[in-house]
Amino acid sequence: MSDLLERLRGRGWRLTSQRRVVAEVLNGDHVHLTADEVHALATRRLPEISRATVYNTLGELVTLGEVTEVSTDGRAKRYDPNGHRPHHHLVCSRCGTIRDVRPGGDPLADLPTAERFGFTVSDVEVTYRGVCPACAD
Amino acid sequence: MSDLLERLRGRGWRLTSQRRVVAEVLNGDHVHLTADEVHALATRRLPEISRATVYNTLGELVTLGEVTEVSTDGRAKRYDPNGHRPHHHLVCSRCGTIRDVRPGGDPLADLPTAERFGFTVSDVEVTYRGVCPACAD
DNA sequence: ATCCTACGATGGACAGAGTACAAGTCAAGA
DNA sequence: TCTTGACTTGTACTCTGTCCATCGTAGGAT
Repeated sequence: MSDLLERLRGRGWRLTSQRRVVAEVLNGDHVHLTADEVHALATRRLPEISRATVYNTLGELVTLGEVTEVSTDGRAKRYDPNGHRPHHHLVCSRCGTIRDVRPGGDPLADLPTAERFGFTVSDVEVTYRGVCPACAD
Repeated sequence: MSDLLERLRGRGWRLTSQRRVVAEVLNGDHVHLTADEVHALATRRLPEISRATVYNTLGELVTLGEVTEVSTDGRAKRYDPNGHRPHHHLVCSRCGTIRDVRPGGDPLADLPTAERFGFTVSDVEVTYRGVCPACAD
């Protein structure tokens, strides 16, 4: 975690208390917070932090590749740490819970050249949908 | 196409001119319009159609499984006909163009039980990202 | 230790996408 | 043709996210 902060400082980040708090909030596995949720949690530690700063910081973390944006529901984007460790998502259609998953196989390799329409394909994002144990009948 | 209208009537849909126009606009391959684009196109044929009706109708088509919602860019959702013919998407990171693709292999089968966390997984959505020929350097 | 200054934070206004709702309209069955 | 409940309309509203002018401060320079 402080790894992250060190890495960021190494990239010339000015280390402000706001950025530190945002980075701390985004710590852990299976964390997929919306910007507003990040803001709410950050506010507990730093009451005056502004929404704009949270958005800015999240945007920077995404640009740096430390955090991944996920939009599983067409509503608010969610922010996923572990951007450096590729994984996909499993979403509950009822409650919206998101789990990180690592499927076997390489979906990128599964796309035949004939289906690439001349694109240079560089990335693939997979979202599984289903019903989680808690929501099952 | 009129197949679609027949199918809808069969499901108890009241067939209004507004719904007909929305269904007509959403006809074709590689069609991925936003709600506002659908509204703009629909307006050419039926000038007084309201945004609310377009949203309602699109929502109903999605519920019926005739149309799929795609949110590839975190901005407006896009609506994709051929909901009954499963396929995935290839998106250009620069211009946003979307193509339908049908990869070989079954990504659903690639998710081991151990990675399902007790979910009943029923669907998978794959988005490939890359650069299209027109945007290549 | 203090000063400087460019980078970052703030908050309020704004914009885009989508939803809610009360009132009016009309498709389709009797 | 009549009736009725489903559909449409327009407006107001919410939610998410961006913009921007102004203020504050981290961290290098002295």
